[in-house]
Amino acid sequence: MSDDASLWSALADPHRRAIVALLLERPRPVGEIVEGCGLSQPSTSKHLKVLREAGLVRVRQDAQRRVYALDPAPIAALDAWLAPYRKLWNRSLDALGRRLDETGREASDETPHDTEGPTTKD
Amino acid sequence: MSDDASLWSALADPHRRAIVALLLERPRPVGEIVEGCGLSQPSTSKHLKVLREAGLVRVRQDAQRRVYALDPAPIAALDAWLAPYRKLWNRSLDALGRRLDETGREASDETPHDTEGPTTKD
DNA sequence: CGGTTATATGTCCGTCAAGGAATACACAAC
DNA sequence: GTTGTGTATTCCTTGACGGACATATAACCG
Repeated sequence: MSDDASLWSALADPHRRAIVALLLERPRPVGEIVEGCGLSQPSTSKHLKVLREAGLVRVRQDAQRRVYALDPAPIAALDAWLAPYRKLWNRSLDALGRRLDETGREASDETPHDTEGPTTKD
Repeated sequence: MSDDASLWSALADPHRRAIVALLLERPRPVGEIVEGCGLSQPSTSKHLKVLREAGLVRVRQDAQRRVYALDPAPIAALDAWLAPYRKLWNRSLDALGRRLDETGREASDETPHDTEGPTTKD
């Protein structure tokens, strides 16, 4: 049973992606997240629960506070999922010129290919 | 650029990710996709519509057939979204060793570390 | 023209997820 | 103990989504 499904559905929600973005800056207690995402505290807690069950965040209890932090592993799994597709847009950049005539496609102008070295890419 | 939402919600569905995986191998007509994902033809068409409106796939009409192909751009956008998080797990790999002792943190349940292969699992 | 294949759409229904409000729980301070 | 703060959970309603069936559209073939 892969948590793949819960991972995707967790990130499908814009509020949860906002929370994840907040946690990218630094770990935060729930109160901060509530202010940051503009939701009610119960809603935020529920979203945090979803993120928790998807493995995206991890909690550290600090007195009555619960400090949430990102867990990098699931996002790394996302990246792994993405990997097979990466060659697709690299290839399409190459093939773009010669296909412009046969499909009549407007393509997507420029594909945002990151040339930032992916560091420990195998 | 709020098709970000449709992009995520499109990929949140496992069947649609399966369709996308099918289309990664090669462009396919609907009939092939129907067989490949094991859904009914109407359901498949509806999923294809969602993928189409999310910009993930593109159609080429070949006689009565409609050949669907992946559009790399949205997945590249996903990759761009992922980029800021990439440094996170690179950093955590480095910091993992020295944090193994101070981990007094315990979430509600156990955190599922996926050390799965970086292949197209889905 | 009619008939057949290939795909899309419309409708009904069951299910599930999200948001809000109230409440319960956990810890701390007194 | 009681009170106060921070967070989680429950109940409920509503809206969106997915699936199956039937049907509509479009293109080929004879």
